Amino acid sequence: MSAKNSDEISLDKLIEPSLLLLVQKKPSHGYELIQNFNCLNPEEEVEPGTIYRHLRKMEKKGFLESSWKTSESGPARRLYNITGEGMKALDNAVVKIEQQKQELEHFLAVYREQDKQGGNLDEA
Amino acid sequence: MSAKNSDEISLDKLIEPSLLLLVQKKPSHGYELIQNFNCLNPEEEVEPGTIYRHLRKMEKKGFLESSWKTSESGPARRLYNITGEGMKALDNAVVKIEQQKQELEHFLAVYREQDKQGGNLDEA
DNA sequence: CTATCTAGGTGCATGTTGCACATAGGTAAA
DNA sequence: TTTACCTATGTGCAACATGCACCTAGATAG
Repeated sequence: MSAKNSDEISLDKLIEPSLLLLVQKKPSHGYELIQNFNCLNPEEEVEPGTIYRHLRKMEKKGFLESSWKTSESGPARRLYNITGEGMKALDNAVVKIEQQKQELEHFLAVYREQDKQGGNLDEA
Repeated sequence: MSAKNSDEISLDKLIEPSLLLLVQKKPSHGYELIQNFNCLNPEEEVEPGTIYRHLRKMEKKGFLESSWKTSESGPARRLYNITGEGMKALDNAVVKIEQQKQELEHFLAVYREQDKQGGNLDEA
C-alpha cells in the first residue's frame, strides 16, 4: 500500500482482511469475491489479477483452502474456505486495524493541533 | 503499505504525510526527521534509507525544497522546506486519511456484526 | 459463427522495501 | 596517532507487489 501511482500518497486497501472476512461469511470463489469486495469497499478499485493473486498467496500461507467446483452453468470455479489459521489471521488483522485506526486518529489530532497554531491565515 | 514481510497483512505507514507535517512544523533535515518520525509514530519502525528516499521523491514532486547547510559541528545537512504544493498535498492526504479511517471503521463494524451472528461460540 | 459473460489466471514493466554497505565530517578515548 | 563512534546522506541489489494487457476456456445469446 503504498504510493503506486506517480503523484499519489497511498494508504492501504484492506484487501486480505476483507477477503478473509467475506470468505468467513460465506465460502466463495474469486470472481464472486471481486464483486463483493468492490461492494464492501466501494472507494478502492482493485484489479481482478490482484485479488486472484492474494487468494493464491493466502492459500499458500494456510489461511484459505480451495477446491474446484463445476456448476451447471459456466466454467469451473475454485471455491475458497477459511481455515482455523485464517480465522486467527483475521483476528490478528483486526487488532492491527484498530491500532492503525488509532494511529490515523493520532495523526489527525497532531495535524489539527498544528493547524490551529501556525495554521493558514486565510480564514481570519 | 502493504504486506512486505512474508506472513504479514500490512497496513500503511503514514510516512509521507508525517514527513510533510513535521517539515511544515519546522524545516528539518533527514536525520532529524527520522528521529521525530519514530517519536511521532512509535509503532512503526522505518528504515533510514526509506525516509531519505521519500524525501528525495517528494522533492522531485515539488512538495519539498532542499538546500545544503553546513553547521559548526558534523557533516553538512540537506535542509528541507515545505512548498505550497506540499501543503496542498498534505491537505489532500488528510482528506484521504479521514476517508481511510472511515473505511477502517466500516470494516470493523462489519467484522463485529458478523462475529455477533455466526461468531465464535467459545464465549457462550 | 460471433460476441459476450463468467471464471481464473500469467507476463512484463515498474515501483517500493529491507538489508547491507559506502562516504564523509567531527569528536572522544587509548 | 589511531581507533572507534556518532552524525548525516545516500546507493546497490534482491525480493516482492501492482497495473495493465493479454490468454484460456465454458456457456449463452444473437
